[in-house]
Amino acid sequence: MLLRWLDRYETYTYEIRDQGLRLWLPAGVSDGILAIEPESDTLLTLTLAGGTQADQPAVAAFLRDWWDLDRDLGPFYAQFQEDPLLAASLRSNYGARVVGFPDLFEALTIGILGQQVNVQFAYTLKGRLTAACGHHREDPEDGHRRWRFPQPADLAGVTVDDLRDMQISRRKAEYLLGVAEEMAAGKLQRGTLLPLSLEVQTQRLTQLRGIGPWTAHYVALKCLHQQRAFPAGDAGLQNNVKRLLGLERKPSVEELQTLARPWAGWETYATWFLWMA
DNA sequence: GGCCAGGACTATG
DNA sequence: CATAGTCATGGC
Repeated sequence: MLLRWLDRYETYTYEIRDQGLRLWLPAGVSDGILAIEPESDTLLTLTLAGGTQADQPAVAAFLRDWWDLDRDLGPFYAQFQEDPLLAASLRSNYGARVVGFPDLFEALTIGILGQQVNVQFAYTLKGRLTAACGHHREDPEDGHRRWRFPQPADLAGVTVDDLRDMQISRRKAEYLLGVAEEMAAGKLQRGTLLPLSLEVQTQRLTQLRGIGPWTAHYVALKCLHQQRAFPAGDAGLQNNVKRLLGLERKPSVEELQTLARPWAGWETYATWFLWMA
């Protein structure tokens, strides 16, 4: 079931219902509401309500971007079907792809909010931010609100104290407003970062206050389609490797990087399948 | 109730 | 540079 791989914590920018999915498409893609429903194991039905026929190519491109559909994973499966750390997850999660954040501001936001807190709480905070600063329209199908994540400019009048009221820490509030300001001023854009190497992307992103190596690699993985992103400081990654290898303690960043050597070129998908393991 | 979460910054040797 | 302290709060 293809839709199984959507992030189970997301609650605002799309809704999973009856094994299907409904969302208000991003600005610039379409103004319509897209319904995605499983027809069979390999076939999805897409229904666009409130948009126009001319939106179809943009919608298709958006889905390819969101779910990394242009990636040929054949070599990855072939190479790592016997890998001691990956093999089991490759089998049980066969067909999974990186579910990304095509929106750079959204990716940076969840990256910052996700630092050093449990993921569920991070998504709770993201939901509060969306409800406070984002935009919505009513879904005529069921009357539910469909939300778009806020644009950087939507945070222009927002203060640290406003974000503190949402239980976002003061420091993270400062990081977020800093990133929003940088992006609203046009100094940071996805299109500019996309063609750059992972090293240069990481170097640019970590110049921003609040973006360290973990967040930079997270964004490279979830938003910039890099294939060698590897957030070695990631607690979830460390815990899953610890469990899979039966270690006494979590592997260090250096140990994890040593373990990752066989995955050279496929670090992003190795990370993805380890997260799902 | 204590420990840990899909970390990063800052101050201090 | 390497290390320790700080931030904040939910989930188990």
